[in-house]
Amino acid sequence: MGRSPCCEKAHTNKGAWTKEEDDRLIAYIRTHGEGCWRSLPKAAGLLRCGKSCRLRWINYLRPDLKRGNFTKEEDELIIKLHSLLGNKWSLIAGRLPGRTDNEIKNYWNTHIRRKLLNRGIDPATHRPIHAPLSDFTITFAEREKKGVGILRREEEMSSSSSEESSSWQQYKHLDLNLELSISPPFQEAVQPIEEERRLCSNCMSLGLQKSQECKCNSFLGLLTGSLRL
DNA sequence: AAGGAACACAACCGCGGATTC
DNA sequence: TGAATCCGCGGTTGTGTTCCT
Repeated sequence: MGRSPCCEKAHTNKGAWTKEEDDRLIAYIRTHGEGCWRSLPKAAGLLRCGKSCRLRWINYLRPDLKRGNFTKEEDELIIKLHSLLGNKWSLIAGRLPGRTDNEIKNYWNTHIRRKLLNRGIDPATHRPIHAPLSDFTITFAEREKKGVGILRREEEMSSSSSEESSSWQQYKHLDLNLELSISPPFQEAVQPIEEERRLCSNCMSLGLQKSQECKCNSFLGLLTGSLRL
């Protein structure tokens, strides 16, 4: 049995949002709050699918969004977080107040990727581009024992150029000094925590909802350590 | 000045996980 | 317990803008 479409495709607008649509969406959410995206378009008088409304609100209309260029600090933080979390844009966005996952993803793909490539670093693995895979081991357990970074180098990089090597050394230290531990994501206003919320701070920081189970023991083994970002 | 290439970013699509019934 | 439904995420595409020749 197939999955039903999220909305009535035949009667929905697509493409760029108009000012009037934006205004309608903002006015509706101001009055009724976020949530129930499926029924929102009809209630707000919008010929859009719920997903489209959600995306427009989260990525563009939300009042707490920080517009404008990324700072150098944000740049470095994104790189650090990406080296730890990979393409988990929503988790990365949770650490950057006022930034959205989509914005960070776009910024990564257009700016940071190129920046890392220019430094001779593979943006996907955060390793020097020409270093063989066998040179590195992902060692969470080792990190636990020794209190060092995630990537452990097993051999000297004899194959890379000195420029690339120094670039990597600089970057490697960036990783090693992280002093990581998990803490709740940034929030503008602290919401009261409901009785039934039984999540530890680790799972809360991963964006889990109150009705979701705590999964501390299964998240990549990351959470046995103290990860403060 | 024109046209093509490269870039930037908003928006869409499909999927997976969570929730509901 | 399993099907139906909803939500959110990450990958990808489309389009407007800027840069270069």
